[in-house]
Amino acid sequence: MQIAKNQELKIYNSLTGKKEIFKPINEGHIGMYVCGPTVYSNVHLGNCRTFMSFDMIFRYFKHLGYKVRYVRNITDAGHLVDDADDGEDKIAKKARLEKLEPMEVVQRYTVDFHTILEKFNFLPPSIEPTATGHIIEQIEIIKTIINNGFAYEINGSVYFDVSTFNEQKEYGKLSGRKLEDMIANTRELAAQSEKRNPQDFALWKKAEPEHIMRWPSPWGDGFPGWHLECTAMSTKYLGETFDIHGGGMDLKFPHHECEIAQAEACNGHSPVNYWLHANMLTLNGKKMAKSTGNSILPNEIFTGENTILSKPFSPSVVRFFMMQAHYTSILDISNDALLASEKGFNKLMEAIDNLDKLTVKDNSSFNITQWQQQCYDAMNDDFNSPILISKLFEAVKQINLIKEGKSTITKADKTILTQTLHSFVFDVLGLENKNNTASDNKIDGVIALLIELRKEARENKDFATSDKIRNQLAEMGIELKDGKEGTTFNIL
RNA sequence: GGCAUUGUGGCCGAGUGGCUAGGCAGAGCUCUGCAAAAGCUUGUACAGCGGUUCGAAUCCGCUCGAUGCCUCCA
Repeated sequence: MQIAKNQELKIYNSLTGKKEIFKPINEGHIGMYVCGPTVYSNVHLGNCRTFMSFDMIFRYFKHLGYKVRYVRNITDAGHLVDDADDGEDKIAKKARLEKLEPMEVVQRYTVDFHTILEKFNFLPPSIEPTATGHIIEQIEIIKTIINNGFAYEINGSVYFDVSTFNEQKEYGKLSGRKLEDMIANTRELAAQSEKRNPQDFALWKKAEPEHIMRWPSPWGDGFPGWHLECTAMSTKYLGETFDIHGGGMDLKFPHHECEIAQAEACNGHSPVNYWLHANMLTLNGKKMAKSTGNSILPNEIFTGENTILSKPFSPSVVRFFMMQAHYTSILDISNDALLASEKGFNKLMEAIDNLDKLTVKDNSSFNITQWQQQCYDAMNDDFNSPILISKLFEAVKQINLIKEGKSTITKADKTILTQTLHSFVFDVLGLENKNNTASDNKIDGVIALLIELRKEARENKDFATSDKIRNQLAEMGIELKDGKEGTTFNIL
């Protein structure tokens, strides 16, 4: 693990638009906040990709030996359906439609969220706070922002005063927007608003009598604005300034922009050193939308119960597929792409399975430490998992060559190779080797016996029997492979 | 319309101002009883049009397309 300590990591900071050398505030420690899901429906596959990217980042930091406090919230209130003044809380709306208690909706979809992430082999975050559990903190922040002159109360609601803020600070620096442009682009709408300016956003919304989710506050009964919860929870658990804030590209504006404004209005300084944004996932080249049918749920991929893909794909294959693209790139998911990834994934896993069987020699025919460093270099360059995977396939090739006796490896190098592969494949990328779990000793024994019988038949030139064994096993999804050092098998 | 991201070979996807990504698919060869697997060989790709440069797919400008957000519309 010593090598892991000395790696210099560069990450793309969307606040500055540059790759920067990463320096944590406290050496050896990292505070990271990622905006979690709003739990009003089944978790979206695109969300999974975002969270998976940060899961990989979390894993790599841990692998490097950092102590990471990773906070990912659950939004269980406050996310308005639209930004109009009569906006309804997404959770409350769903509850009304489904005739459920709001917390029933929250519970159902929180469980769904956790179930799916578990299938994808996510590491749980250090803290997973809920918005409704931090109403008091949010009210305190609102009070401070009002006292600092950056918010105003009207009719029981509190709004953030963007233009006043912009006179002293800079609103729009994350998303590259200028307030003047935004004002210029805003047409006069007939709809009356109690906001002073259309750019102002709600910190606290007055609850109408029919509104079911409500809390008392100094401004009357109401509920918090969506942007505020992240500020409250990140500040509480990570401090007024912390290292990394992540989320999907779609949250950059207005959500993250508002978080910056809130934190600066409250504490007087920028809350985050490095902003990371994961890019979107498209399906068959088009954006995913339930309304057009161009949409698929994670579970529908695993079970194969969908009209888009030709067969089911395991969570690890989907994960591998996603890791083959950089987290800042738009990724397109399709049947062909998943099929290709599945083959590549199986090839990688087979090579890892074969590691044990490699025979060692006095010298190695390739430079293992150089290769190992290249793996780190890939990840150190803004978590470039696709490059890492290309390096892993170089190792796969070497493993196959060694297996064929066309390449050699020493005992010491084999240990490094094994450790490095396991670290990157399982610990960092978070993949799971289903070959190890799908088969058990009894099956292995039976197949070994069949392989032995087939070998005898082949030696006796009884090819009818040997082919029967091979073909019938193949029909059952058990593939035999004749190598230089005997026959191996693979359960598909 | 505005802001941002983006457009790479049959498919998916990296990357760099001049030097191999990688996976999948295809072709040839080796191995094999035959296959499969594996290995070797094989691809005149960088949306279009201009410009900067000794040299650009990589930098700049414009055009077109995609995705996200804002606006509009609903």
